[in-house]
Amino acid sequence: MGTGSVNSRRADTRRNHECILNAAAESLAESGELSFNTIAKQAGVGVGTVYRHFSAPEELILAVYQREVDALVEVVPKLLETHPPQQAFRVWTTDHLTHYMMTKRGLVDALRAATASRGELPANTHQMVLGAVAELLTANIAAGTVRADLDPETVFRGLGGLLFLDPSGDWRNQTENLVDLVWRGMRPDEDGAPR
Amino acid sequence: MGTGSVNSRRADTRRNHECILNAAAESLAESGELSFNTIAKQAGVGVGTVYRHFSAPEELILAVYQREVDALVEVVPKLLETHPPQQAFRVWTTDHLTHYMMTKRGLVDALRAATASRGELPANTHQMVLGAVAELLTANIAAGTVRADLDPETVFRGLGGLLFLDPSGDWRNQTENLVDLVWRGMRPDEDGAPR
Amino acid sequence: MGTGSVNSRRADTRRNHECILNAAAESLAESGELSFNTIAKQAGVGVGTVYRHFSAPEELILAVYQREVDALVEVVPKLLETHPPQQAFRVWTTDHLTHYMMTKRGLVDALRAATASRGELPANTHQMVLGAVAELLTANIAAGTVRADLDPETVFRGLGGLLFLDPSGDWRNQTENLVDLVWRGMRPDEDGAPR
Amino acid sequence: MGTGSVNSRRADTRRNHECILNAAAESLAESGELSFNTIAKQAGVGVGTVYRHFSAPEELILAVYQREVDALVEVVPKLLETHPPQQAFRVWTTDHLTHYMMTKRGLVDALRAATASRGELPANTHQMVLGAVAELLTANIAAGTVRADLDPETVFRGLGGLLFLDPSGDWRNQTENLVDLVWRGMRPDEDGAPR
DNA sequence: CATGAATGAGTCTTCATTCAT
DNA sequence: AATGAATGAAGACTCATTCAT
Repeated sequence: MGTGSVNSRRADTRRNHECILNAAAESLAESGELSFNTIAKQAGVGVGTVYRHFSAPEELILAVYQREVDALVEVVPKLLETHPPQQAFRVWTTDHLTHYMMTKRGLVDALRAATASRGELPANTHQMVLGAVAELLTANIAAGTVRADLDPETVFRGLGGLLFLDPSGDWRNQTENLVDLVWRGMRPDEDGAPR
Repeated sequence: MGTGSVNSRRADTRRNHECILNAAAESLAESGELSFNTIAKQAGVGVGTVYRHFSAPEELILAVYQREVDALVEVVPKLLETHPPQQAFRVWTTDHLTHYMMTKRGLVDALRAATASRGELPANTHQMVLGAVAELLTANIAAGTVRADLDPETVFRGLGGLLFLDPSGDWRNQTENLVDLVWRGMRPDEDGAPR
Repeated sequence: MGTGSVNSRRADTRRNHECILNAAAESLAESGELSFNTIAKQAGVGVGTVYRHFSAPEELILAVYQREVDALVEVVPKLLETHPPQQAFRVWTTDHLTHYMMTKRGLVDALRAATASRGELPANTHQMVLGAVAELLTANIAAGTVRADLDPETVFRGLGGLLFLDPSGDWRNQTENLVDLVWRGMRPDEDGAPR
Repeated sequence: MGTGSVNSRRADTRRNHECILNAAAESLAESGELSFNTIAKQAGVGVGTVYRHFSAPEELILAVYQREVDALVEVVPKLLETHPPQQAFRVWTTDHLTHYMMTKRGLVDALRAATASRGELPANTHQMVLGAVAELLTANIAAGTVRADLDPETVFRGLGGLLFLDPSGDWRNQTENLVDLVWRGMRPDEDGAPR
């Protein structure tokens, strides 16, 4: 009994956490704006509750961000298991990364705004994404499909243009084109001299 | 005589215009924030003056943006006159575009925030940048240094990662790396089939 | 217990509501001006609180107005119970309406200013006042003390001059005089022909 | 020549005066608002010029008011020359006063707002209107059409309801009704005792 | 733990008023 | 005299944050 109520309380708390996170994610994706009061209302909780869960705006933004990044990163091993390296890279970029980039544009802005003051809070999450790219790179290097001297940062930057895509536009083709361009740049030199 | 006084007044007004624009540019570059009151203080004028010159925030942002874009775009013909196409592309990207992208990150955000409501105000400026890329592309295509089927949008997106560079970091090398990657992707196929 | 605390909170909130309403009423009566900031200061609450209670100026003005109108209107039945119709009319006009008109001059202006944009919000309240006049009229018509063809609007307009009275002047006599004049105009024709 | 230019300058000045007055009258009638900057723009002159002609808002409002009142008042003698007293009263109220009251509602507000601070500036103009009423009253008293003990103030207040009429509504009939009511109240007692 | 009313700093915006030309 | 750019005080409004219950 006592246990039951404690459990249910915990469950409630967890549910609140989720609700807030979802509300924040939605608001961030749509308007790029994040008002604690609004979030609270959307999540159906009091402002105070939001503060209990996330002591500062950055924390909330970061949490939302983290969730997205987690989803983005943890798909990589699965892709590498089920696809040849080159395919894995292609699928990841065109099916996952582009979605992540397009959707999280507002998030990135918010993140920067929030962290502008206190340096590199999200370094951690950025590292995770770079790690995902590195995994894909390693597999491809091993397979000889790309040059061995590529570093993940540069490749990621090469795909940075995905951020500009318009979710309501012809982003599929545009993603293909960009990935094509970058992939060409990644391939081993056919003969020898690079430039 | 009378003319002189009129001129000096006009000169003052123009100076104010400049001051406000500079203050706004700085604020936008640094914090991505743009507060009319703050701008006014930084520019050393009253709020009302800012409003006289720019009736709405968007107008101010757009003006700042325009100035940057103009500078970025008008350098292209000069580069093409004084450099071979390939060099021109390299210099433009590593010396001008990267600076523009790094500095104007906040600006882009502000711009989007400001224009989110009323559609595609800055389409115009975006077109100008694409035009610059197109010029460089055309010259290179003519010189046979890049593939003929490249479109400016894709190439520009390939360089989109410049937006992420940190002005206080090792952005020089990182720019080099990214431009290298993209340029490789742009070169004509040595043998034949791309993929 | 728990209930008590909730109640006291609610009581506080209600008190705030009252304070704001009173401050607004006073300000409106005195200067005809209504500044949310000023109201807040006078009521001893933060601006935000005023906004929590009244999301827009019109709402506040309307609330103040409504309170006055309610008080003005609900006294009519009581008067008709305790006085003969003619007396009831006299007492209502000289003791209640005149006070209402004098005090609420600024209010009427504010109201008009506030509602100029969105049509006839206060039509409702105006109807209530007309209803009160109509009640008095009906009773008097039944008693044969006034003509049967009088309409409330016209009678109310006849008393409109009360709006001009100066609360710090000889308004008692002036009210008497005006009510006299209007009442004479309301009486049945002694012989026959009106004009 | 010198004279000519002086004259033309004077003419210009007078024209400016008129323009400003007209612009102010229009603005006041329409919105009840009076912004010196706006007036200046509408009148096609600089703000400074408005200030040269009217050192303070009250002065401008008062000037507009004065013009209206003059027109209203000076018509009375003419009416009395061409109509029997009773007719003169009727025509004046239904053709002139009602128009004046309807149109100048915003003006009255503005006037009060402007003079709230410094007491009874417009006493003068108010006296003029009362004077007009008095003239009409005197003529009617002499003709025996109204009671001899009427005072202009009370009668004017009786017509105060004209202020409430809606220029875009059925104000003609409503004016008739109100004037009827008041006129009945003004007539001599048919038999004797008033109340 | 949750709630949400209250707070008030800060931003946007308008406008009366001044003053150099 | 006329002009209109500049000023800044003042009011409207938002939102992060606190805190009593």
